[in-house]
Amino acid sequence: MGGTMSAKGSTAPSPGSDTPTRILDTAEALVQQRGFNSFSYGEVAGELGITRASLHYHYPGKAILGRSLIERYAERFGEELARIDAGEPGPAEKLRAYVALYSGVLSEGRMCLCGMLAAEFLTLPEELRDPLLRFFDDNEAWLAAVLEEGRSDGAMQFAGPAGETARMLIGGLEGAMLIARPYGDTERFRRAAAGLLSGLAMDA
Amino acid sequence: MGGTMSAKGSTAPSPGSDTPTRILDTAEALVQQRGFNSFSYGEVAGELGITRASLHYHYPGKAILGRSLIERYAERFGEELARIDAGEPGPAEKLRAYVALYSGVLSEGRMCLCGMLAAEFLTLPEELRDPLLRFFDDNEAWLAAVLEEGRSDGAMQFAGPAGETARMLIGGLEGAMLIARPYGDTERFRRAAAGLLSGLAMDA
DNA sequence: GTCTATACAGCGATAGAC
DNA sequence: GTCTATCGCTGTATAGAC
Repeated sequence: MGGTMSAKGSTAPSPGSDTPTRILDTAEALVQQRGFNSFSYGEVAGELGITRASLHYHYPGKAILGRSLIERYAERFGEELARIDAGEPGPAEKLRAYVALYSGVLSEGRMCLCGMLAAEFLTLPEELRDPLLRFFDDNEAWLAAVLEEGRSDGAMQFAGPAGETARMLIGGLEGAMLIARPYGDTERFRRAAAGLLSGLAMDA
Repeated sequence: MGGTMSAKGSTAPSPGSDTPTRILDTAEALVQQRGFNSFSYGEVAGELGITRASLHYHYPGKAILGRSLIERYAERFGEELARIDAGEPGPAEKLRAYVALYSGVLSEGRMCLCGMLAAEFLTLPEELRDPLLRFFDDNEAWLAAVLEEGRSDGAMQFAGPAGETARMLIGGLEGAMLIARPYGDTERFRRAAAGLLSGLAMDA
């Protein structure tokens, strides 16, 4: 078989990209759908039309691949948050845009990568644990700033430190994804998210 | 080796029980800690001091074992809810007792069995899916009744159908567990749960 | 009801040719 | 950078003795 043939997987990893990127794209989708312990080098390789050995050339071990997945995911998420900061006028709009980020992931039939990994935490290679917690810490910090801004300008109401409410929201959104996905019902997620925001005295 | 020796596992399955029950106890703990796809017949057998073949005698396949786990878990959960209904004076107390159910699970280092399985939904044997969704449906129905009662007697405030808020709470609690567990911090869960309840205008 | 032994598939990983 | 071939291990599951 020649090297020009490329299998088109159901997850559609950006076709013009280089191999390491296509590997990350495919593996990312598989982890979000099936979990870190339930996807294999064989699946990724098969979807990409290469061999497992070739995959090992780019990512020598599953733990390394996993770490790369988290790091890229966190980086992209951070970029989205920066984009929201730059594009949305006020804290209420930022919060709604944040929720829309989750919505978009779920509508592809995926769980949040880090939410999925959180469920598998006890079985995860050690190197994945710190970067995983950092993802949640970064989200919390960003959300806390938005909430603080919303409270001081009167758009939101909540008691106690903003970080506490930020944690509650992150958990609430991750959990809403977790449960909406088995039902195959994105709308279910959106209503739960709206309920979460209404607890802050936001209209939706 | 004689048949009288029994390995004492770290999960401590009630020692006086019969073998099928001890199997369920051990497997349940493992699924809640590691996930359905990340525990094995070998681990359960090892912890119980029996062989995998013997395990297969009681539960011929992993799917059957999984189904038995969900059914027993749902049944026990239902009993707990009935106990709350019988023992707690009002809806606010019932809600707090419901949260304490989750707290108790998490404090053992476990995820909710069904929350864990929800994360693995796409890889689950087909026979587990319906019973899993039923668990959430039953929780929702119970919670909705409590919420409705709380709203009509003025102890709680929320807009729209009680079932919607019930779903939001279930997701919120599952997600709070999901994230508090990697941090090894039960208190983190409790604060998030309190934040969830405060959105209903409950003091904690 | 528990055991030993085994079948068979899949996994992650490595060596070495091209 | 990709391949073929293979190693060593673990997984679920089954057959048959006791």
